[in-house]
Formats: sequence, C-alpha cells, structure tokens
Amino acid sequence: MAMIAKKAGVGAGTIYRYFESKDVLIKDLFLELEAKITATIMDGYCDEKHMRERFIYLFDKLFRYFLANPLHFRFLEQYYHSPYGVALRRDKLLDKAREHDAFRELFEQGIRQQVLKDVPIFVLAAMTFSTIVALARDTILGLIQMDDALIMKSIEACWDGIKR
Amino acid sequence: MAMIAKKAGVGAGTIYRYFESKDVLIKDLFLELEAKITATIMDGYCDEKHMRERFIYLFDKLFRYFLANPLHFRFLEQYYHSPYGVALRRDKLLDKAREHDAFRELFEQGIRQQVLKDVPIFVLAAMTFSTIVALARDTILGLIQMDDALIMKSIEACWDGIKR
Amino acid sequence: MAMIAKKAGVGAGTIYRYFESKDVLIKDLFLELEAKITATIMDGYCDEKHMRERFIYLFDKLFRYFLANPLHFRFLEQYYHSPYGVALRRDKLLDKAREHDAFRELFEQGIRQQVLKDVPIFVLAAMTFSTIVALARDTILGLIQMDDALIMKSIEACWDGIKR
Amino acid sequence: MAMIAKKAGVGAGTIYRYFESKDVLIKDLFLELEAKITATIMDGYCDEKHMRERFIYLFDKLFRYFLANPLHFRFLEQYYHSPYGVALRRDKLLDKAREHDAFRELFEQGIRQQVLKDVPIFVLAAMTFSTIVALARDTILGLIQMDDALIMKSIEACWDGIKR
DNA sequence: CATGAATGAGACTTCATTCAT
DNA sequence: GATGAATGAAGTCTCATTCAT
Repeated sequence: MAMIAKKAGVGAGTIYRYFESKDVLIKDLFLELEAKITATIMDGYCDEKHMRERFIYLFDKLFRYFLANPLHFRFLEQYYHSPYGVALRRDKLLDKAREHDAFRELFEQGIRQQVLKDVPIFVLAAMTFSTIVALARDTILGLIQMDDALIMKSIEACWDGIKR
Repeated sequence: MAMIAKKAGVGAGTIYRYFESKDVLIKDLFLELEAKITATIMDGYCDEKHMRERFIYLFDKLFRYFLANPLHFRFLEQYYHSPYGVALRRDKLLDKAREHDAFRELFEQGIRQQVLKDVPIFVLAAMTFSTIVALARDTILGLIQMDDALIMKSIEACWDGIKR
Repeated sequence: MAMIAKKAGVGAGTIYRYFESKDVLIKDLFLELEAKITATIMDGYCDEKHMRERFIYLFDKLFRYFLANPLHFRFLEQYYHSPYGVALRRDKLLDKAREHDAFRELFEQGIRQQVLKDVPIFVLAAMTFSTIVALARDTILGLIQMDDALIMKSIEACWDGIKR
Repeated sequence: MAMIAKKAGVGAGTIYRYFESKDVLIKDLFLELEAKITATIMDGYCDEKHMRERFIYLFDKLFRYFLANPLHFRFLEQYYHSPYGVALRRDKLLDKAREHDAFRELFEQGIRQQVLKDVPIFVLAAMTFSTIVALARDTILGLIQMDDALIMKSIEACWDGIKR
C-alpha cells in the first residue's frame, strides 16, 4: 500500500478514501481489468461466423492482449492463484455469475452442435485457456518467443484438441 | 519458519543449520518433491510402448499423483508462480538443466517421428501440462469432479491437440 | 469527527467553524448537557421543604434522568474519566466555578444545621453521587434491574450514610 | 505498545512473545493486579471479628492500597470503564466468577444476620466501593486531602449507609 | 461560509533471522 | 550442535485536522 500511495503521488491514507481496504482495492482492480479485457476481446467479434473461426478470433485477441499488457497479465495471474481467484472461479463454475460470456457460449454451442467433444465445459476451458495463458506467461517472461505463425499454430492445436 | 520449526519439533534457529534461509529451504523442498514425483511417475514406465500409450501413461500418473497429494500440488503451484519458479523454468527451457526427462524425450521423439505437430516443445508442454494442472487444481479445490473416464478423455483430448 | 459531520449532515471541515477542535467540541457538549440536566433536575425543586425530602427529590430526578437518557449518561461518564473531567472537578472543588448548585447548597446547609455529618462536602458528594452513578451505570448496562421501590431504598440508604 | 516496549527496554515485537495482543496484555495485567490487591487486603483479615470491624478493616486496607499505588488505581479505573470491565462485571454479577470474595461474603452474611439493609448486594457494593473509589481518585488527583481520621469517618459513614 | 479530498503521524502486529547460552 | 528469546523493519489501517475550491 505504501508503494502504491507513493507511485500515485498521494499520502498513505488517501487510498482508503477510494478503497475500503487492500483486498477491496485488489478486487476492484481485477473487476476493472476483466471488464476492459472483455471489451477488447469482444470488439469486432462476429457471432455468426463459423465456430472455428470465432474460436481462433477470441483466443488470438486474448493472447495478443496479454502480450501487449504484460502488467495486466501478471496481475491477473496472481489474482487467479490467490484466495480471491478461487472464490471467483467457484462462483463462475457454479453458474452464479453467468452474464454474457462469449467463451462459455462458444463451448456450449459447440457441444450442442456436436462440433466439440462431449466433455464438461471446464475441460474445454482448461485445455484452451490454460494453454494460452501458459504460453503468454513464458513469452512475457522472455523464456520463449512466439511469432504470429506460432501463435496461430498453437491456437489451432488447441482447437484440434477440443474438436470432435 | 516458526510453524515449520514447531511441526519439526526443533527450535526456530535449528532450521538455519540445515537451510541457509527460507528461500533455500523452499527451493530444496521443491527439488525433493520434484524428484519424488519423477520417481513415482517413471515407475512402471515402459520406453518401448507406442507413443500415445506412453503419453497417456505419464499424464495419467501425474494427474493421479496430484489428486493423491494435494498438499504437494499446492506447494508446486505456488512455487511455479513465484520468482523461484520463473528462474527454474528459465533454466529448463534454456536447456541448462537437461536431465533425464521422460516428457521432453517423448515430445522430441514424437516430433522427430512426425507423430506430433512440428511446433516447439514448449507449445506441446503448455498444451498438456497446463491442461492437466488446471484440471487437477480445480478438482482439488472441489470446484469440479473428475472420474476415471473423464480423466482419460481429457488426456486423450490433449493428445488429439498435439498429435499431427 | 467524520461520523459526527455525517450525522450532522455537514462537511467534515464545517465542524471546525463552530468548534476549535475535537476537544473543545467535547467540552462544549458537556457544558450544554450539564446545563440541561441541571435545568431538568431543578424543575419542581422546592427550596423550602424538609432537607431529607429535597435530597431524595434531587437524587431521584437525577437517577431517572440517567435511565431516561443513557447516551447522555455514557457521555458524561466518559467525560468525567477523561483528562477534561479531572480539570473540571479540580475547578469545582477548588471553588473556582461556584455557580448555583443545589447539591452543594444542600450539603452545606445540612452541615450547618447539624443534620448531616460534619465531614468535608466532597465526602458527602462521593457517598451520594458515586453511588447513584454506579447504580445507574449498571442498570443501563443491563447488569442489574432497579424498580421504583429499589431506587427509593437506595437513595434513602445514601441519606442514612450522610445524615448525622 | 511502542511506549511499553521502550519503557521495558525491548524491541517492539518482543511484547508479543509474552502477550498475544494488546488486549490480552491489558487483561493479564488486570488479573495480576486484582490478585495482588486481593492478597494485600486479605492479609491479616479475621473472619471471626465483628462485622462492622471487618467491614472497616477491608475498606481501610483497600483505600490505603489505592493511595499507596496510584498507578495501579488509575489502571484499574480505566479497565473497569472499558468494554473489558463491563464484561467482567457482568460475569461477576451473574455469579459466573464466584470464587472466594470477602466483600461479597460479608454483604451476604450481613443481610442474613439482619445487620445490613435488605437490599440486593449490588446496592451495598455500589454504596461502598464507589464511594471509596471516588474518594481515592480525587485524593490521588490531588483534588482533595484525606487524613487517617477522615478516611475512618468516611468508611464509617458508608457503614451507616448500609447498616440496618 | 461550506466543502470534502488529502494528509501523515502513529497505532497494532508479523516474521525471517540472529546470537548468547 | 541446538535453542528460543529478542529483534526491528515493514505491513495495513485510522483519524483529527487542513486548505484549495
């Protein structure tokens, strides 16, 4: 908190006018970031295209967002692995926080149309998200390099994994 | 450190006779755990079986190890997402720590034999490890349930993703 | 101070236009409350009745005021036990603030007329006020219950203690 | 806490090896003090003397303890007026913390033997303790002076108040 | 005159590490 | 070699007060 106040150029107590506590600050930041990412990804997304194309569109955008915003990515990763993140995923998986979620819809539709494997959605999510996140992380850390072609190949491979 | 000393039944200072610092203790614990997991997984592993069979064997064992040892799993996850873990992965990816590694050999051989997609190994690793880890995590957290059939399906789906 | 401003429906800074500081605000509030209590108690008080009757009248009224205004009571108690209260009592005892004070007059008259024990007034005050305050406090806290008869008995007992 | 550590000549964290928290420290200090006072007061106390004599003995000792240990007195006063103290008195009044208590026994016996007024014990306690405490407080604060004769007179007056 | 955002000293507490015994 | 009491920097949070608007 001291560091944040300093970076923000304000006194230590000022933060608490805007955020009830450290935890709330973190949660709010997460929600803001999540909304921003969703907006970015959904920009230009076309509901009516072929499923594979939509899949690639979404994950490509997601991947590029991560690379373009490494700080956001690191924050999200930490958040997801914290107790907050567990609670969040619990809610999502238990359907408490449905909302509009393009990924979920895509997977559900894919299963219904027998384009995707008939497994629980969380398996499809694990196979795709965690792969993209893992690759993004190592790219950001400078451990690996991924050019456009490799990004595409990887996303297509994910598709191969989930498609029937 | 105080808790560890207590659980170990020794004085707080005693730890420092065996581990230079908290960080070193954590690193050593990780290495020990890693060795144990490798041993467990490799037990019964047969080099000469068909590649797909070997793939499934390894990941099935890995997955089951995680479920059977949730504390180990949680420690490893935390470790991987800490600064220690980054350094470790850096070493591994940059080939500095090439020991005997069945997964790596499997992937390399698969590419050579044109059974697997011709992508860098780190892509294959991301697609498989991160998926299994994600599923294990949520299972351990009680967010999802995976029975034997679903475990098998998931691993096979991973294979579909990386195979040519 | 923030809470007070909110309850008052004004900005936080506005308080400081009416009260120099938190301490002054508290002191002023005390003085206001004291005046109000004095007025309440003196209402219907008759100088010319028998001394015992007047004594009972005053303490009965005081006691009932406390029970009817527990918030006032709590504030007064806190005030008396704070550094402010010490200064106040110092002034009163050292005769610096001799205003019209029915209790004091009663005690002084009682001593003069040899109805009360020949001890310093502060002893009479301690025996009566502190008893009534203690009983009021515990009643307000819900630790004890006092009905009309018990209130009367207690005040009469105080009288027994101070009378010659 | 910082002040305490400094006065104790130890580091800030050292306190927490001996007391779980500030609240526990305060509570423990209170218990220690209470035990010490009880021991002091009970020293030389004779169960078999006449009741009035015992009464005077106890309160005289208590009063003198307060004067001799003004810091103890101030601490106890603050404690009794804090939330801790309320809880404590609640327990005592509700008989949860009976133990050996000379004052209580004296009052109970006095009522039984029809020496004292037939009022609840808490009234007797209020009339005596609060009077003695009030006089001790103002003496310690230097607001009043009490010599041996006046102390005796005051305690005897308390007795007059509670006796039948 | 009123506002309320900003302040920053100070409160309690934690914990990895040291060192005299 | 083992101990565990002591350390003190650092962390989160509160709140009376100020001052530019």
